Amino acid sequence: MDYSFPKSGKLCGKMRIDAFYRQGKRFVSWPLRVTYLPSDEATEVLVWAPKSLFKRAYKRNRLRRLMREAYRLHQHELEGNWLLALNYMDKEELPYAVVEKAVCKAIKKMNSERVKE
RNA sequence: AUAGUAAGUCGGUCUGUCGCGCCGGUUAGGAAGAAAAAGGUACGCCUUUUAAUCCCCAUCGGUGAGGAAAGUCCGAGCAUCAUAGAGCACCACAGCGGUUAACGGCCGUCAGGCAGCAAUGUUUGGUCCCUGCUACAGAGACGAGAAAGGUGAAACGAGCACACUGUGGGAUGCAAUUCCAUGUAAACCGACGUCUGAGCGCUGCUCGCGCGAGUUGGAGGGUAGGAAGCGAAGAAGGACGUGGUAACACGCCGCUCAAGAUUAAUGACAGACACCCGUAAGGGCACAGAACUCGGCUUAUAGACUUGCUAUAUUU
RNA sequence: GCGGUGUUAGCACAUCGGUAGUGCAUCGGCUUCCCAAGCCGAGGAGGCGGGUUCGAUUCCCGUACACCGCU
Repeated sequence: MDYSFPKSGKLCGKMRIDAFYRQGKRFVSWPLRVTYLPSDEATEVLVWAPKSLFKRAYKRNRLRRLMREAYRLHQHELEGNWLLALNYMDKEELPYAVVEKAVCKAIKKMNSERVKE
């Protein structure tokens, strides 16, 4: 099983991200908000926590790393190629188990979206 | 011993599983294609071989957040603006002496106020010639005869800063700046101007100097990607010696020091140990994340340690 | 990352270092058959912690929060 998450799997570039957020569809998998868009090429993921809710940088880093690890360990369950953004939207700092559950739920939902299309 | 006070040091460690950025090596593959050689040609060029270089996959090795990385409050390096500057304005500092690349920092020291039994801490500190202010109260507040009493923070002698003196400061900041790529059209409405000079060039104003025929507002439209700056050695830290009360300076020692990302790496989970609280079960383990780089200051911070000094008590 | 601005009553804003005002809102009264408008009156404030000063919203230092600009 491949758990690696190299840089080519991350969504980069200011312009690409702007365009992605303009066109992308979104849904909520508490405490995450998921924005997605079908991709022709490989799957790329963006992960962040908002500065307005978490003023201290180390808290944002911590949450970003939790979400990233949860995605990394479950990425093989995701089918198809997507551009994907996960951002944290709860005011509280929640433990890893909660974040992991939310990511799994989001991946299941993505798979069912793919069947529809 | 307890309490206090000052200065300084540190601010977790290890193991397992799965991962990330950067640098270097190796193996395999791919892209583009300088140059050379050979062959072909319709003389435009085409094909093949070797292969610097680059990209990517795999793998191995190295390395990877702080004492405050924070606030952005000071001071510098560095970069651009004109190989033309001057004056004013503006801003900062302010006992005295020293220190430094520099500083508003740091060290020593003097005087006053406040807190404390004390060690000590904290705070203020150029000048009143000119200009201005001193409410209420008071006959009168810097103008005027004086004194006593009264008022008032202050009553003729002053206090203070917006005043004066001395010293220093050009402006803007890495979103600086340089290179590559991309974009930069015309027309329309308005303002100023073409040597009687609009505007631009070093910031606010004035002068001076240079360039100068177009400049500018509106409306509308477009680009905003990559590389360098940006990472090993320098105003660096440490040991020892000398000078100095000290900050610090000098000498000497191959003693130490390799993050460099860019929606942004430096991690996630599990376990053990150490430490703290508790009889135990058990619980706790701070503040906090590099973004060009240094020197300071300020603010946040669980806990641990070292040394000096002070007070109190006891013992010898 | 760098630079700048603000915080005064429930809201929007004033105020050379000398008793903190104005408008709207709120409450009470007058007026009206009742309401609105109008008139009279009342309550209510300097983000927080220090310093300078006889005296601080104003000057200085620290701190918290909010906002703006950059190519």
